[in-house]
Amino acid sequence: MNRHIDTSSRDKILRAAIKVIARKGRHGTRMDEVAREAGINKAMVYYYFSNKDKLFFEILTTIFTEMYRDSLHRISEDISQGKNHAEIISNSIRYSFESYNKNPHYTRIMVDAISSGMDEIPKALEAVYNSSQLSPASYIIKTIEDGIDKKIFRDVDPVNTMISITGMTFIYFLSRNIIKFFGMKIEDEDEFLDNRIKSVIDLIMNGMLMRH
Amino acid sequence: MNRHIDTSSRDKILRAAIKVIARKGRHGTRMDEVAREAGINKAMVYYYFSNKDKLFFEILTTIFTEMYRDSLHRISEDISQGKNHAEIISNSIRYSFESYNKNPHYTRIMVDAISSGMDEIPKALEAVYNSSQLSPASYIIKTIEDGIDKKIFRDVDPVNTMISITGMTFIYFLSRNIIKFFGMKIEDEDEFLDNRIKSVIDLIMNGMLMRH
DNA sequence: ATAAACATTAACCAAACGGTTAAACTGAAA
DNA sequence: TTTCAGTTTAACCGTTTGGTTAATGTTTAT
Repeated sequence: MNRHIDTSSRDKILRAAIKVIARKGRHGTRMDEVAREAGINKAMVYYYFSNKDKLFFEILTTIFTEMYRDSLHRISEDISQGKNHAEIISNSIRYSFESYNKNPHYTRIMVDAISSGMDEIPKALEAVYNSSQLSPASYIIKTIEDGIDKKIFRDVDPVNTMISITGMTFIYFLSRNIIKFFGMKIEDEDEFLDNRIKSVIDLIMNGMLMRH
Repeated sequence: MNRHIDTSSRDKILRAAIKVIARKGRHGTRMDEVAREAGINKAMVYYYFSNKDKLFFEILTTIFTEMYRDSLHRISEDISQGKNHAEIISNSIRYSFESYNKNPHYTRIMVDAISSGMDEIPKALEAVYNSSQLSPASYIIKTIEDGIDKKIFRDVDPVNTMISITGMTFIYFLSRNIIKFFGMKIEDEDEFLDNRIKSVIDLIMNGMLMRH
């Protein structure tokens, strides 16, 4: 089930904490439970991460690194292969969904971070992306801007469009469990996800592409 | 600042709890602090709401009632006035944004509810909408379905489109504070919100309307 | 072989926490 | 004037919690 080979104690704690926080939330998480889940002494948690906040921050950077590394790689590959603007946007939406879908429970941790104020996330992102490289988001924004210049896309607001894409992705994993109650009968989760991805791409593409 | 006239103690507690939970989150909220914020004895909190979970649930229904009452009213008025499909959808997006904007901190409470599992929200909604009346969401879904039938809208997935609209709205209020860090310089919050609303309506409309 | 650095543990602690209790206050009906 | 239900309070309690400590085991460089 868990693909990670937990060699070091530090890593064990990190994995355990991610598990618990995803289930109980940041403030609902007890350090004792993290230790129990990791199968080690609680003092170890404080040995490697000096307190709950620092542990949470470390988790944030871990998550961001994991989440964006592959999708960033795939997006920049698409770009270097000279794929067209529509393809780049469509694909990057798909990559984002696939990335979240690999670890759907990361969403909750990110929400906890968002709710905690505006310091942590920028700091965590700073730690993940060294100044030289761009985030997947800025790649997409650049592609949209370029598409508008080349009259491929309508004159949409690039940043707001990016925010919209993020929202459409986020809401799915955030409300996964309760979506079933709103007129949804989900027999096959994979099929439902696939429909969701198609629907988002369809909406974004039709919303952005220049009419002629 | 607070428009509510806190007559009864029960209401004082409710308002105080909403304030604290919006700031500290569900599990980060301490009953002592709720009492302190309300300016009354802690035992009163347990007198009116027997425990933290029940207090939270009561808050949820309060929020849902407040949030949706006016936008529901405005949507159904638009419908009864015979406004066209595009207008109904555009307006309901605007109403939703305005409704959230009145109480932006409600978002966090809703996210806490979403994260807490799949029981509370449906139960709270059940308490708000008696079986006879429809939710704003289902009004919109119905309008989309009807618009597709009448060949006004493209053959989009109505429920997924509704989820997308929700996501685009939600993400704005959820990440309000940190959005500033993503290439955004916000001088005027009201202007930024107005742009956001326009951008979402523009995207949805262009994404849905039939091309000819 | 040894010392220093690192890793791990059980036991401990003060503070915080959710929740209770028993007694007292209030206002209105009988 | 009594009564009774609803309201409010200070004080209290057992448990949980974040965090510490001091002692011990383990590795590593000299």
